[in-house]
Amino acid sequence: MKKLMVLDGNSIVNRAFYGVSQNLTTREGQPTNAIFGFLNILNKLLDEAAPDALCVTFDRAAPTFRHQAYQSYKANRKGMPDELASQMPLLKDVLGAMNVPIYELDGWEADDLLGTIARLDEEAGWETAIVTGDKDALQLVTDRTTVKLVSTRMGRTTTKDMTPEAFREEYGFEPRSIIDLKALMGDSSDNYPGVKGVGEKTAMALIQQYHTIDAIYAALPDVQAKPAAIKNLTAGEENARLSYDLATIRTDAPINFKPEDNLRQKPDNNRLYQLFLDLEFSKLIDKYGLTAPQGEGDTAEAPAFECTCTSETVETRARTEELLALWRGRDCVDVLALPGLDVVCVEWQEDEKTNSAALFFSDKLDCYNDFLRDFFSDPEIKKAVHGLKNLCRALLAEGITPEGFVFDTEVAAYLLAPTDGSYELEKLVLTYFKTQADPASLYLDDGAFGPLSDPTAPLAALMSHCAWTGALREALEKRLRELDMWELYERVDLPLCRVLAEMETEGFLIDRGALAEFGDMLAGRIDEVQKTIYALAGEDTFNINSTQQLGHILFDKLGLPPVKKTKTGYSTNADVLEKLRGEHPIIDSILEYRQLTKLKSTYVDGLSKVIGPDGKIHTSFQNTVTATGRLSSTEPNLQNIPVRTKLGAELRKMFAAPAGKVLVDADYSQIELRLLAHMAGDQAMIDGFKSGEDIHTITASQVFGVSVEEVEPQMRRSAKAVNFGIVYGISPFSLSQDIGVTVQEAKEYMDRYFVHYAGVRAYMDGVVEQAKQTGYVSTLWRRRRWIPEIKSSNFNTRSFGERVALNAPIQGTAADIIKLAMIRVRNRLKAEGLEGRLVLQVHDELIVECPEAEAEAVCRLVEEEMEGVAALSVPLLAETHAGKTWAEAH
DNA sequence: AAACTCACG
DNA sequence: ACGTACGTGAGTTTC
Repeated sequence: MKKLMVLDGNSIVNRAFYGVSQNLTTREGQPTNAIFGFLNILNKLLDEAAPDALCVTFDRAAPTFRHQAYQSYKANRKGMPDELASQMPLLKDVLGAMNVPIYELDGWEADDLLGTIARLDEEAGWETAIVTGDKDALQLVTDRTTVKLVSTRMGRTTTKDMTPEAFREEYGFEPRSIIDLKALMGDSSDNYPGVKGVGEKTAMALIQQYHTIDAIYAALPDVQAKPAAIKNLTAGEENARLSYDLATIRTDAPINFKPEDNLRQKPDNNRLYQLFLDLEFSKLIDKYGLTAPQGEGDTAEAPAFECTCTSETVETRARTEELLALWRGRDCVDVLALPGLDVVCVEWQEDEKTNSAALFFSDKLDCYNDFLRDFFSDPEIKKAVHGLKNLCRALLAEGITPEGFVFDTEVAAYLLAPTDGSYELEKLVLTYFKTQADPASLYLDDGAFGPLSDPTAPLAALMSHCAWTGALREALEKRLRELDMWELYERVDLPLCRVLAEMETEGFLIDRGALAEFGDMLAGRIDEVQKTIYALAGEDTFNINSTQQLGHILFDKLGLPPVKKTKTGYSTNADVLEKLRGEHPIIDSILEYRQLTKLKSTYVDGLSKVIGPDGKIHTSFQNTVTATGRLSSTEPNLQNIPVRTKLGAELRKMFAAPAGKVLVDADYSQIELRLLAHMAGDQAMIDGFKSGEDIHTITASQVFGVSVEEVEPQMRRSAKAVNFGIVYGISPFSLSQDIGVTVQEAKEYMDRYFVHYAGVRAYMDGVVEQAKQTGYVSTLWRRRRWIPEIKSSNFNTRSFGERVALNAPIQGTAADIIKLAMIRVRNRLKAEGLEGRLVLQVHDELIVECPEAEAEAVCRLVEEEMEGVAALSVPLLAETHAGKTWAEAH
């Protein structure tokens, strides 16, 4: 039997809209999350159910024919938010391009069309699968019609197949009686009342027994129910009858429908390709196997940067010398080098119009290595690349000093859109030129340029990407200048690439033996604690690492009171366990177990795995990842090495200087609060910092109205929490959770805080307002973060936007400052001929490894450069220490 | 792949 | 009434 799947378009798109919380928009700001979510749900369903035919229905009802009788119907139902409404025509376009039939009819709701389609389907001898999130549709379930009930729980969509059997199992009556059920209990989202005072429980019990409202009212007043319910039923008969009509889905919509008209078809490649380009769904283009439109007619959208390269493969020394000389005279050449530097492609402008490209193969050219050095370390040859930091690292590995790099398209794109997450060349070409570039895999795949391969295709792809680098360079530079971000780019993020590559190459020495010893000690203790836990639990068959199994033991078996729930069960995190301390001795053991296993697996085992042959750890600093402008550190992450607990801090003793050298550690004191004082221009806070007294103590004395000497440790702790909270855009509730007071008290602290730091309150209001007006916030160096969330109609999303607006300028300015400091420190170490080298940055901390004899000079140098980055209304303070290990120097 | 937990600033 | 702090990365379990 043939099978048709029909989607309740409005229901699904609503689920998609609220389910895809991720803030998806195009570069122009058109929201696309509902379309994206809809297509994901659709794809999943098609994979699972494999129907022969497919169609979608939409509402066009206001007010509905079916519901005319009921005046206030939907009167108080809110209209679609604009962000969703604007996606509807686009979604219909996409479905059109996918050749999926759409059914909609003036005055009819989507579910009436579903009902009609299901009926016509059955009459034609087909099976139907209705996809909706609306339980009303369950009345349509028959032997031939199933309802796939879509629900989005916590951002994940799941579908449940409702056959007559499944329905009876769950409800205990026939599908048709769902109408009677709804007639009694009503439906708040569809705004029909049901019987007042009768809710889901009473209604379920009644329908399970009597099946229909007719039967119930026929039996009145002798139905089996509480006296109150009987009274309600009697009083509510009119509403029940009315609601029955409203809940009944019609199956007689006048539509022209034949199941075979909906057989699945291939999408219209060109139309869908263009739509996905506009929506910036590059992944879906691949997934649907769409290709760029061929032939005339579709070239109007093609970019102004068509690759008109003439290419040559250079194989003689004479020619390389000629080219190097030629390039020295250019404003900029665009370069694409393979990761191993086996092939380098260069593109430049010649005779105004002609673009040319040259390629070098290591095995064809004896002087290739000379070329690499001459080309990449010549400051006179101005080069643009995509991914400068990694190229610098490759060059440094070959002993080549990178010089003359004037542009990195990756970093530029990051500065323009720091929340985008990834900046592959193909993706940038798509967003900036709405064009699908060749896949990079053509030249990056192993063997693409191997001895046996035909390099034609990889060469062409390589050259086109090189050309795209140039096109992007022009577009990105223009945009950076428009946004007044050029200086930030040229002076901070671009030059930092080489500094980061140098730091990664240098690495951080670690004591492998001591680390292993520490690991053995941990293993022993873990073993003991594990035994204790199993003994206290009375069983040893569960996995302590599994939150599910642990939750079962704690809350089901031992009967401890659950504190918090997660979407999958009981929460067992440290906060929860902390609250349960004292309830049962097992809690302490679990907390200890957690601490020990964390140290062992993440740090001892994790770090051991990545120690290089030189005994050093070479992290990767990511400079295009964070939304605020900070760096991050991966493989391994050296920015989260423990320090807060005594045992964890042991690890910092393993990070050491080699013989004859020391580590100089320098960190900014209270940089974010100092920036808040400066940016808010709050005189009270500025004076506080200028006084040199501890800022949290000062804040406590002001908030609690006592002298500085009278501040108790608890008062200082609270003041500190408020200070930090302010930077994050705190709420009284979260503050109360953090410092363990009532919400009311937390609110009082904040109120008093804002009385004394009135400038901070004004600044916070202003920055949120500015974000609402302009859609972005910026740092002192004009680093920008776009905040589309701030205009959201969703309370949580909008609140998040407001907190981000408060935090990003401060966290981001701190990031600007330490990046500048890194460049200054690096350059001055070089200029003064010192051997000291930067090895690590941890957001407000820099670590330099240097000979013992340089220790004092380096301390002074680092302190001067860090403090001298900017003259603000509060001093920037950096504290430095030298030591043999990180623990000692910090 | 997602959820949970936990390490850092 | 909502639901509850900003920014990260990694290991483990579970589906």
